[in-house]
Amino acid sequence: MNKSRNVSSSVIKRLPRYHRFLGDLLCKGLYRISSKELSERMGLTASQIRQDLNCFGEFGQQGYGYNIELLHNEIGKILGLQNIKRAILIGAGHMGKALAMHFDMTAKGFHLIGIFDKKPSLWGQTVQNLPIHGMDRLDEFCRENKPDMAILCIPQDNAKEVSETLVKLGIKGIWNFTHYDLSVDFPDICVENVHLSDSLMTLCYNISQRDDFNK
Amino acid sequence: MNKSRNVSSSVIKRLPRYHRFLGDLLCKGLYRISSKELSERMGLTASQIRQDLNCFGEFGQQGYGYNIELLHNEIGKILGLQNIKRAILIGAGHMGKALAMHFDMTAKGFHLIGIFDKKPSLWGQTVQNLPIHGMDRLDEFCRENKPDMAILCIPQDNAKEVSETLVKLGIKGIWNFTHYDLSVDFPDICVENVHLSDSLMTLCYNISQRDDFNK
DNA sequence: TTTATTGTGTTAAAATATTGACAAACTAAT
DNA sequence: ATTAGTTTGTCAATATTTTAACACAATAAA
Repeated sequence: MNKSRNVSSSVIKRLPRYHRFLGDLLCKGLYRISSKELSERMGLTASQIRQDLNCFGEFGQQGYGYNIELLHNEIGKILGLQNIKRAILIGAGHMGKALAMHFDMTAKGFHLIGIFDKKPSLWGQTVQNLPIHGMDRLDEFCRENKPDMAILCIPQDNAKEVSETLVKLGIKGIWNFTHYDLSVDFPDICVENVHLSDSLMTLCYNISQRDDFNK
Repeated sequence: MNKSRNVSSSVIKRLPRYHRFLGDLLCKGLYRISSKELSERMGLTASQIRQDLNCFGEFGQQGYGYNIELLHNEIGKILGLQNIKRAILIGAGHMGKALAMHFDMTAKGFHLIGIFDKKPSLWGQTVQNLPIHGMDRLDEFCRENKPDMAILCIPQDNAKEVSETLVKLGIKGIWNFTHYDLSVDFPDICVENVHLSDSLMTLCYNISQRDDFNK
């Protein structure tokens, strides 16, 4: 699994999708697939799939194709899903709660171990069997439990300040749901921005274009 | 505003971010900015900003820069935020409710007008002053209210079937939160996939790489 | 066996996207 | 007015990503 020099982020971004598709195929009871067939199912070219996989190793077999379970596992390893990491949730509003309850983090390599919010009325409430703590308990909690990642579901205005705290407390990655662009200010930490607004606006653009076209 | 021949999707994806940044600058009371300063704030090159904007028209002025309010509005127009579109929510589970309550759709060009779920226990509950309807009322509702977009927050297994129904009912765009890749099956409708799992896995990869690096 | 087919891994080419450079146009100060 | 200093819009150069092409190993069939 170690060809990896410097794999482009375009390739990395496609890995989870491969993983997902292969998982689905497994569920359907299939056990082997060719790059050609996979490409047709995923709407890509077979070339791209082969080239992408080739960044990490040789998982297929000539004349046979790919063993789905094996490839699924290998991509899982590449993504680092094996070694489960600890996550905390900052902000237990609607979005935060929805994520905590709706989302099977464990399947994606994370385990939620703590929830924090600055709003006293939420303290003591439990979500997924975890109590909501005040922000003042964050420091102690992190020193004791060493979380790897934080899910940020707080209003934009606090985002920068809270992130700085988190970095100081040893957090390695931030899954950012605020409207604030963390990537710009934090070059040394892993940040994954989920900008739902941006996504919705892109959709808005596409629908508008379609409308214009129809007129 | 009409240079637009065929603008690449990379450019389109950056527009919401420009819009967001310009909005923030406006809030801070600034009124003009150069491509250079904006590039520094956004972590891009000035070239890229100028080239991106140039796809749609000439909004700046030599020796002056860009008028922030004007540019903000123009990008809003390009994105189609002006003409508000009607949206319905399918699936009022955690994620669906979170979006309905947490999200200011109106600011992004949409107005939520209906909520549907197949689970009878939810029928009649109201979210954001909207009652949750059963799926059987979808047909009638769409014929009467002509929604433009649907937000899909249902389990993966129903995704394809429900989407086909939605397309038949005249829906132009789908904001897809299911784990299912709609884009593959629906070439003629606007789809914006929000794959939270993928995003989380990408983060997982990046953290893993960092760990490996530290060893 | 032998032969044909399939499908990989890899290299080369094409297509896209990003960055750099500069003339023209504007601002603002003298 | 004149001039020095900015900053845009645009074109050319560079870098990146995607697609196509191909040699050859593995498999299946005759």
